[in-house]
Amino acid sequence: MEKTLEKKQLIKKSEDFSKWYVDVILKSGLADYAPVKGCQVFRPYGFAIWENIQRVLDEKIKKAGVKNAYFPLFIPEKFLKKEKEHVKGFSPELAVVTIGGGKKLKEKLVVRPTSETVIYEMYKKWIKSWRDLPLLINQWCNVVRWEKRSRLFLRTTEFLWQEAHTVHETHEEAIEEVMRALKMYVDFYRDFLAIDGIFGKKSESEKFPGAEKTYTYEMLMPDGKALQGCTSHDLGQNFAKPFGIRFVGRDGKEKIPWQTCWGFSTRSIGALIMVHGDDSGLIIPPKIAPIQIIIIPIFQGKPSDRILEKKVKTLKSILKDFKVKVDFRQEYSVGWKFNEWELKGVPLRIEIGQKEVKENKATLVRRDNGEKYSVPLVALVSETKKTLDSIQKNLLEKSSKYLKENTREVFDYKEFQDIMKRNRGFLKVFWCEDPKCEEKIKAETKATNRVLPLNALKEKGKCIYCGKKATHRWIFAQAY
RNA sequence: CGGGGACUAGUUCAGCGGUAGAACGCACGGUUCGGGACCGUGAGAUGGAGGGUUCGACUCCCUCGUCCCCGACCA
Repeated sequence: MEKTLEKKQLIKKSEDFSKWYVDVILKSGLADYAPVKGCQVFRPYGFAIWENIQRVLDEKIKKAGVKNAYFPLFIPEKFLKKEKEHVKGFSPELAVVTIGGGKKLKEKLVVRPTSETVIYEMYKKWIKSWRDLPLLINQWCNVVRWEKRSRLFLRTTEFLWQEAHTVHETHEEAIEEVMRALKMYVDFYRDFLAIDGIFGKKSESEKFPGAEKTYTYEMLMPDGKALQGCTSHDLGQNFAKPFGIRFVGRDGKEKIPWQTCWGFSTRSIGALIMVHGDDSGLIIPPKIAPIQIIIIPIFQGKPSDRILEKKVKTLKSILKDFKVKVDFRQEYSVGWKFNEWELKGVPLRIEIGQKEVKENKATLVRRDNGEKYSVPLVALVSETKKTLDSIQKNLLEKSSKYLKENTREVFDYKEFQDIMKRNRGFLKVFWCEDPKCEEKIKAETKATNRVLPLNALKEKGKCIYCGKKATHRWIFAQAY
């Protein structure tokens, strides 16, 4: 077994949140700092979470008819320059290869910050007719963005993600795809990662460089800052035009197709850690946990208790449909093990010792609320399932409650400023959609425009900043 | 990239211009085991890297690197 812990206690989440965040990641064995600035190592336990995320999302993606492929890591620099906004948005954070095989390269190669350009260069070759559409391709890969300030999982120089790039005959169809992808992500966050948030459209200044419209899921972290959980972009014809992607339509005329792209990254793991964790460590929702149940045998003064060992094996086989691990280690005390598995966020612990053996029971302990109760072995499977479901549900409910309590409708700029100084959170306000107001709000309060909720109604209001006419209420918050 | 802080054993830290010490961890042996047990023995550090000052640098100075916090930038 991988050893990750020291005896030293974890700093309290409530005491120093950012320190707690780093601490819990390092101590629980999710990740470690790499020798290269801004880069992190995904340790087996952390990578296992990503693999679980991948498995679930990949299935959803495939179900939608999107196929996996793989495009190269290197992109000729000139490709990036084809779409003006795109190159402008990404050039400050590019890693560029200038030497290859010991020789200076004639054409510099960019390490992909995202793959639009290299993929669309290929799409140009592959798309000829309306019969080639829709073209639906996804790739799981790494990307590199030379960020000035990195944080484990949330913003690293290299990160892992999935990026899908689709091409459609009509704008309507493309928009439909954008919404489908967004909904897929939202469902995933709620159903699997148990994190509630607000989904909708990004403002002009916050949208993806090169996109027509950007949709996203914004989540609220315990320190009152917002984290963007995914992206789904309506690219319009912005890339198709400069990349020369054309097709002959059903009417025999040459046409420009409509494109979308959508992505989901390892940053989601950062959200998972922050939202659910507590003073004792991580809490991983059962549906995504690498280990759902940790069985801890309690050898009471008997280092080799055959009866107990047999019982544990029986238990494990009864629970074969769950991800179960047994901690048989003799060199650690029971209390030590409890603490370690709590730190690692295993949602359910099962204790079994002489007491349980005698009564033909097992003791279940929930990680989310510490509740402890004994269950007869005959009811173990159903009780376990029920408990895991309840934990999953409880985590989402907690997240929803926090989101609700910290999303405030504000009509007065003074109040806006006060809230940003005090407890932050999401601020729902009328905004006139003038980027200048957005900028000033940011300069004065650190809050930026996060999202226009998709279900936002058209209303009559006054811009929180300038007082001019506003029609919609947007969500503002300080971003991660 | 600007301001501040840190870097000494695996980890957290102490100490000192005369080349290092604790606790925890680790290894071995024994006693333990229902919320981070204990005893004994032992291994483990070219002091983040490079340069300078000095008879002598972990200690003083400079440069660089990495991490943390606060900004600017940015998904």
